[in-house]
Amino acid sequence: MEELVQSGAESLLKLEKFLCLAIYSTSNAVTRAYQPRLAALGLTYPQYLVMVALWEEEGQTVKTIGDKLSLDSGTLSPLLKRLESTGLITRRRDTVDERQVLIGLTENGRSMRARAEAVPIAMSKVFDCTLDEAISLRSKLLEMRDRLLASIDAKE
Amino acid sequence: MEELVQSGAESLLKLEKFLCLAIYSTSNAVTRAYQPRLAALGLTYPQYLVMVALWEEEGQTVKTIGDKLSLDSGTLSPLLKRLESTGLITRRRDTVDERQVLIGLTENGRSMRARAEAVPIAMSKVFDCTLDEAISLRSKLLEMRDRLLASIDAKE
DNA sequence: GACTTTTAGATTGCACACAATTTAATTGTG
DNA sequence: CACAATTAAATTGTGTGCAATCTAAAAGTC
Repeated sequence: MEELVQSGAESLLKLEKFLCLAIYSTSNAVTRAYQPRLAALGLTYPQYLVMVALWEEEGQTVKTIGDKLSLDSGTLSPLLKRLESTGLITRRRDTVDERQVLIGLTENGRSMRARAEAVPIAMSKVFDCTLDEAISLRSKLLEMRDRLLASIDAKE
Repeated sequence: MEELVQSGAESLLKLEKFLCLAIYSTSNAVTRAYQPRLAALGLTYPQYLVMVALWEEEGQTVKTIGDKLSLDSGTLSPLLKRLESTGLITRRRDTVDERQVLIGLTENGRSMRARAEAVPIAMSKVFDCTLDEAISLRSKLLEMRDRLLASIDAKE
């Protein structure tokens, strides 16, 4: 790492530009690629991620969902209100800890899961990589993400 | 790839969730990690990417910049207007092809480059990976991005 | 047990992203 | 050369992301 810093600003500029731009533009492309299939369900991409989290486990708090998706309440609060207003989820205060809001699924939200199964099946053909490749790429990205998040937290 | 489809919807749901969520949350983390350093320059992360593109070559069209960053005019037009209003760039119609708008740098925009050199130097410490790792990860992501973009274009 | 600190969530303000549409200029075709 | 098709930007509308702030509840401290 230190050697990289020594190798000069010019090559560093390239390095970081390449990698951060690759992450940025790939992420945008993922969202766009999902969009037509999710629009058929009436979901946006982040809304879909929230629904997947809830299909795995109902009754999670906003905080728990936010930790899983790395999103804060500034993003999740309005998103969850939209999902509530479209009748897919429920929001209720935890009676034990009244700071928390528990997110549940409505019958509509629960039954959407079956239709949503088609999305990852179709998308896997677009991603077009083996399970090993996907797992390897995923772990490299998550390692990097956690380093980035740690550096943000360290600044406070 | 075909084997993955055969392996059942359950494992596919995991696969795609893991990979697309990793890309999504890492991309958001990258933006957040850059933010404090870019705020010192008065730039957002996408604005910084545009400036980097212009420091490499002045006088590009909106389309050219959009191709490099995978962004369309819906995103770039207002972003470029903000950079113009803060006095970093210039926008003028191409006299040869009047559909095009050529983006140039002001003296302020040009001189910002020196101060911006510190950003990738600082960020490389946060990314904390070797040049080889970065190049490998980058190429895997760009391959995937291009497959995703191709699948979107194929639908039209 | 009063008081400080921390935590969960909501709100506000700003800047993206992008689908869809519009306008204007250029290119392609007969 | 007329005229349809394509292309480059801008615009509109919706939904994020996130910093900063606010409110309220719970946890820690003495």
